[in-house]
Amino acid sequence: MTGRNETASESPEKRRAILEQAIRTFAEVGFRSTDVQVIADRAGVGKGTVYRYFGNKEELFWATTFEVLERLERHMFAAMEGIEGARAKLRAAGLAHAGFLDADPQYLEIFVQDRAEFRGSHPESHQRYHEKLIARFVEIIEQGIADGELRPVDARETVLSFWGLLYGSVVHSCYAVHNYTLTELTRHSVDIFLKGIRAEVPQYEKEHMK
Amino acid sequence: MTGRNETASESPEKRRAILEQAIRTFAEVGFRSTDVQVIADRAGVGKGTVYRYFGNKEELFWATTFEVLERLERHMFAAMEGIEGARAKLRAAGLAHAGFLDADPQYLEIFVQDRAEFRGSHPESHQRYHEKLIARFVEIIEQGIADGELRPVDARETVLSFWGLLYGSVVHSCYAVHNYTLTELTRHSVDIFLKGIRAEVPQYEKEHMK
Amino acid sequence: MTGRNETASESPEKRRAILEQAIRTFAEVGFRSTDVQVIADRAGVGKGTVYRYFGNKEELFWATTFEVLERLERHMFAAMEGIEGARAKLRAAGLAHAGFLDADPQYLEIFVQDRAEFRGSHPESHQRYHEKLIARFVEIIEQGIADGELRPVDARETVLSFWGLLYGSVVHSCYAVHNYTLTELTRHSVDIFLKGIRAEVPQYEKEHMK
Amino acid sequence: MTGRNETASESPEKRRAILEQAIRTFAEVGFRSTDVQVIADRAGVGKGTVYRYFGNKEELFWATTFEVLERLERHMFAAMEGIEGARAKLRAAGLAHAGFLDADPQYLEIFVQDRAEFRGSHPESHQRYHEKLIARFVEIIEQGIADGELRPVDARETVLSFWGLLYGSVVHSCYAVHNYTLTELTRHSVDIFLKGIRAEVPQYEKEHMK
DNA sequence: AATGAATGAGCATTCATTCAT
DNA sequence: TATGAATGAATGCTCATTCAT
Repeated sequence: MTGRNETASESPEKRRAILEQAIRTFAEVGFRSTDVQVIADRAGVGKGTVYRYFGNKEELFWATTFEVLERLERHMFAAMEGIEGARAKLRAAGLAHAGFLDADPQYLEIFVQDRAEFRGSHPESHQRYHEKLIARFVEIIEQGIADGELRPVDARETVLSFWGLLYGSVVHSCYAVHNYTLTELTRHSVDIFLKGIRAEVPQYEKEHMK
Repeated sequence: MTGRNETASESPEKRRAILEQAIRTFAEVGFRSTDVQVIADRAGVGKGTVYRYFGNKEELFWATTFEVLERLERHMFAAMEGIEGARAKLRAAGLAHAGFLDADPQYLEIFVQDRAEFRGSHPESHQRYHEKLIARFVEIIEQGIADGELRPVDARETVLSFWGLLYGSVVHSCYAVHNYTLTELTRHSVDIFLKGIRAEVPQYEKEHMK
Repeated sequence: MTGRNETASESPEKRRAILEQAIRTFAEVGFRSTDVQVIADRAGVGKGTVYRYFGNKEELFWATTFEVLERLERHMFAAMEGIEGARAKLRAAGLAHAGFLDADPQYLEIFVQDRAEFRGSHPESHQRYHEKLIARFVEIIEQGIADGELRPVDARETVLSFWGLLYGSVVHSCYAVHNYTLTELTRHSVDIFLKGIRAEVPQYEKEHMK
Repeated sequence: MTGRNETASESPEKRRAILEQAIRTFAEVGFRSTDVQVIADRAGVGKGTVYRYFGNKEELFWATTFEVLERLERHMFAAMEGIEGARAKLRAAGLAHAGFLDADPQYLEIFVQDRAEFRGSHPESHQRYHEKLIARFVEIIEQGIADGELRPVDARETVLSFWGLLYGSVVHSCYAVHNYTLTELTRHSVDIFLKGIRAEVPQYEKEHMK
C-alpha cells in the first residue's frame, strides 16, 4: 500500500503528463541538471506526485528512456511494414530512425543522456527489450542471407554495426557544421552500408536509390 | 590555447598533472558528478590551483576534451603513416580509433560526456580543430576517388558517415552483451563500410580482410 | 477523553488496533521518525482513518502515552494488591515497574520519547492523571509515616524521588554495559531507597531482601 | 585533505561557537527538529562550515553530547574536590549534578535527546568516557566500604542506581507541578539514598543534613 | 464512515567558486 | 604563486495533512 503502485489507483493521464515533461526536461538540460520540481511544475502536479508515480529521479529517467525506446521501435517497425527484402527493410528502418530523431531532437538527447549517465547499465527490463529489438534485426539479416540478397556476414555483428552507424551518425553530427539534415546524412550512411553487404554489385546506376 | 591564462608563470608539470587527473575523474564519474576537489587531490595540488590554471570546471573539461581529441588524432594519423590507398588508410584509421578506445576506455567516456553535457557547443578552438580533422579525411576520400579506388561519393558526407560509424559502434556497443571486443566489432563495421564505397567489387574471397 | 471525537460512530477495535501499532511504531523509531502511513498499514486501516480517530500525529502520540501510562499503573497497583505495609508496597510497585518495562521495552521508549519531544507539556488530562497517580503514592507514604514504619519525610518529595529513581535507573541503564537485568538493578535501587526511609534500622542480616 | 579535519586548519573559536549554538538549538527543539541552518546562522558561519567542522548532523550532535558530558564531569569533580568521606562526596556530586542542570536546563535536554534518539548507541569514544566516569564513582564507593563508612553493597550496581536516581529525578521532575527546584528535590533524593547505604544508623537528629 | 491520492513545505547535504593569507 | 577555509545556492526526497470520492 505504501510502496510503488504500478497496479491501480493511478491516473494514466497524470502519468503520461509527467513522462512527457520528463522527456522534455531531461532532453533540455540533461539528467543531472534536471530539477524534479521543474518536471512537476510543467506537468502541473505536485513534486510528491512525481515521486509517487516514479519512485525517484533515476527510475523516472529509466521510464523516460523506455518510453522513447518504445516510440522509436514502433516508428521503425511501422516504416518497415509491408517492405520486402532485407536491404529495403534496413533502409526503411534507417530512414525512419533518422526521421524520428529529426522530427523530435528531444528523443536523441534522451539516448545520449542515458549513455552518458548510465553507461549501459539498465534495469533488467531494458536489457531484455533491447535484446528483443536486436533479435528482430538479426532475423532480417539472416533472412536476407538465406535469400541470397546479402553476403554471408555475421548477423549479430552486422546488426550492431548498423545500429552503431545510425546512432553514431546522429549523435556525432553535432560536431560538423550542418549543411545536411539528419535524414540526408543517414540516407548516405545507409546507402554506403547497404552496398557493402549486398551479395552482388550490379551497375551503380541501377542501384542509386535516391 | 584553450584555457585563459597566457600569463606564463605556470608550471607545465602541474598543468599536465591536473589534466591527467581530470581525464581520469571526468571519465570515472562524469562531468556533473565530478568534484573538482577530487581532481585537485589526485593531482597533488590545491583546489585553488586548479582554478588558477583552468578558470572553471567547464573550461577544465574543455581542456580535457581537447587533450583527448589531440591524442586520438595523433594515434590515428600515426597508424595511417606510410599506408597507401584510401581504403587502406581508412581501415587503419578505424582500427586505430578502436584500438585507442579499447586500450583506454576513459577516453571514450570523455567524448560521451562531452556530447551529453555540451551537445556540440564548444569553444571556437574546438570547432576549428574538428574541422581540420574532417578536412584531412575529406582529402583522403577525394584522393581515393581521383585514383578510381572509390566510387564518386560526396566526400564530406562520407567522412561524417565514417566517423559516425566509428563513434556509434563504440558508444552503442554497451547495449549489446559483449562477445566481441571493440576492435573486433570495428573491424567488421569498417569492413562493411569499405566494401560499400569501393569502386568495384571483385570476388569476395580476395577481399576478406580478416 | 484524550482524543477529539466524541462523535460516536467509531469502531473500538479499529481504535485499539491503531493505538497498538502506534505504540509499536513510536517505540521502534521515535516520534519524529514515525511515518503515520506505517501505523495505518500495520493497523490495517487507511491513513485517513488514523486522522479521523486521532486528529493528528501529536494527539495520536498523546493517546499512546496515556494508554501506556494506564497499563503501567494497572500493573503496579495490581502488584500492590493485598500487600501490607508501606515499604512492602513501594517495593512491590518498584519491582512491578521494572518488570513491566523489562517485559516490554517498547513501553519504556514511549516514555522516553514523550519526555524528549514534549518536555512534560501534556494535555490537561495527562496532568490530572499523573497528579492522581502521585497522590496515591503520597497516601501510601503518609500512611507509612503514620504507622511509624517510615521516618517523617516530606511525602510528595519522596514520591517524586522514588519515581525518579525508578525512571532514572531504567532509562539510564543503557549507558552501562549490561550484566544486570532491569529488574535486578531496580531491586538493588529500591533496596537502597527503602533502607533509607525506614524509621529504624535493624540488623542488616535480617534485612537483606535479595 | 578532503575529509574531516581534526588536525589543523580549523579555528577553535569557530568550532566553539558552532558547538555552543548546537547545544542551544538541540536543547531548544530537539535533535530531529533542529535545522542545521539555524545553528549556522546563530553561530555566524555558513552552513557549509558546520559540515566542514563536524561532518554531519549526527556527528555534530555527538560532539555536543560529549561536550556537555565533559562539562558536567568537570563540575561534579570540582565539587568533590577536597571533600572527605564517600557519603559526603556522593552528596556533593549529587548536588553539583542538580546545580549544573538547574543553572542551565539546556544541558539536561541534551541528555534527554541523546537517550531518546540514540538509545545508548554511541561512538566508541563516548562509551569509553562513560565507563571511566563510572569507574571513578565505583572507586569512591569501594573506598567508603573499605573505610566502614558504607555497608558492603555491590559498588557498580550502586553507582548505576545513584546515577539513575540523579538522572531520573531530574528528567522526571517535569511531570510534577514544580514547587521545588531541582536542587531541592535532589537534596532530598540524595539524602534518602545516603541514609540507605550507611554502615550504621545513628540518631536521625544528628543525621539530618538539611 | 473510510479511504488513499495529491500536495508542498521542510531539511540534510554537496560542491563550485572566491579570496584572504 | 599557491593554497584551502569559508560560503550558500541548489536539489533530491519525505511525510503530515487534506479532501474528493
